[in-house]
Amino acid sequence: MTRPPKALPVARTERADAARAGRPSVISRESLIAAALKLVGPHRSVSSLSLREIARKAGIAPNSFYRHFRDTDELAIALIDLAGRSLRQIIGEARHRAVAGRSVIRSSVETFVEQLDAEEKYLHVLLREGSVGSDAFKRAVERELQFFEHELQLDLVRLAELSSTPIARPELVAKAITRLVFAMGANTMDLSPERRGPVLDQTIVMLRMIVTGAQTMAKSKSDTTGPER
Amino acid sequence: MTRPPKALPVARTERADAARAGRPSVISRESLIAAALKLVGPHRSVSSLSLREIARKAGIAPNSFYRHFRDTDELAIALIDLAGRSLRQIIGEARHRAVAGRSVIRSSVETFVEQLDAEEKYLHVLLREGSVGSDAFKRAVERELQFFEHELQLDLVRLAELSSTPIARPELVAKAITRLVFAMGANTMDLSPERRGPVLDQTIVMLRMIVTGAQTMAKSKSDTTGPER
DNA sequence: TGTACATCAGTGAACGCGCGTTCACTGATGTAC
DNA sequence: TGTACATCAGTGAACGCGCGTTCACTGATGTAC
Repeated sequence: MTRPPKALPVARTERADAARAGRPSVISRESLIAAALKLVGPHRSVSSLSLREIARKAGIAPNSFYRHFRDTDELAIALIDLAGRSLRQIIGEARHRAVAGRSVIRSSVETFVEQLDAEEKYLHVLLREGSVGSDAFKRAVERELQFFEHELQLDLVRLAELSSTPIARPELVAKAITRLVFAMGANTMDLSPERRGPVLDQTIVMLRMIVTGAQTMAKSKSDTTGPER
Repeated sequence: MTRPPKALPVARTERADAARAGRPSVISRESLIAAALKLVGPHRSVSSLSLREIARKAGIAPNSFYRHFRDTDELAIALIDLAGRSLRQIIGEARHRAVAGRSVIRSSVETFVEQLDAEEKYLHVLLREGSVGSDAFKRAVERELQFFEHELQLDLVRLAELSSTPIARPELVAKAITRLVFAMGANTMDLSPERRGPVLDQTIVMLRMIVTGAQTMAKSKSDTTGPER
């Protein structure tokens, strides 16, 4: 009934605190997360994984799991954080390519799709877990999406100033693009990579419609930026 | 091991076949579906429900479940079909309102949100189950979305002709709108109804961007309708 | 350097639980005559 | 209309299983001296 101090081993693994006695851990939080990631697939969401399954995949006894995480939910949150980091890297790459002179939209979507194909299924986790799982889980996913949105909005504003073509409601443009890309991504996720090409092109056209629309709306200054309804 | 003919009772309940002997069923497939629907909530997807849970909610013994469905997956598919019917009704209503002179986009989205508030959580099922569950499950959801898309496309083309403002790639416009509405809907689903107003307005602006963009692209006839990439 | 000791990562066994599924059954009903 | 019978919707009990979680334990390691 009484709770042993479970937070400690976590701190140790992460901070490599040399001032503590005792046997060091041979399996890490990371290896458990990796095991969970291996189990995620077209029909398995992270939140549907059982503790015993993950322990089995990681090659440890079920109860050893508790040395690293309070429960599977805590592991799931950690996994989403990693996925978020992966997402931020995607954004960074897309920006790099865009700076190199290519279309922001196309390079963003291409980088996104590449990450979808990547060995690590971080992005899959974000795409799938947004609609299921605990509140904490959903909030974690939502946080990452909002970060994506925010970065995109900055780029849009910067681009509008640079090219002197104003854009209406950039925050909504960013949100629409983000949600649409994620929806299309979730849709494509389980397709074979070669069947994704057409969807990629479709998505790009859709995003262009949004951007073009927002630019057109900015030109005719009435209504759209005024009070809605 | 040997399979008894399980498909029979299903056919009976649906066709009310008078030429068969035996005790008629007092609980119906529909009541089981209703019980499952009651259990669906912010944290429960249909595919996570257990047979015993559903039976408990419906007030029958667990094994009685088998008189009506082969397993919970079969019930889930039936539920999606019902949800699909509900969705088609939404489309019908939205068209009615649009005909009455109001904006197609706004009336569509408003009807959608109303259905989100409705007592029956059919729409919730479609919104949530798209990304989890069996293949058959996903295919059923996808089928309904595509129907929605198709109807929307017809409306867009008709409207374009009526108002003599051509629209580029109406099939992609329909797809973008559908996916965006569903993504925003899934996002809003668990919010309290009064907090949905702003999201509703945001969504409408996003859809206007898409439509405006497609119209602008149709005016400048180059590139967009030509071969992509 | 060597030794005693405290720490604690990882374990094997066991628990109670809810699950899906099977079985043999009961008894209400419709049908045939 | 009345009776015998076949059908089959719904049941109570039982099964084996995987689950999350607890317990007391082992033994490898780092630290203090």
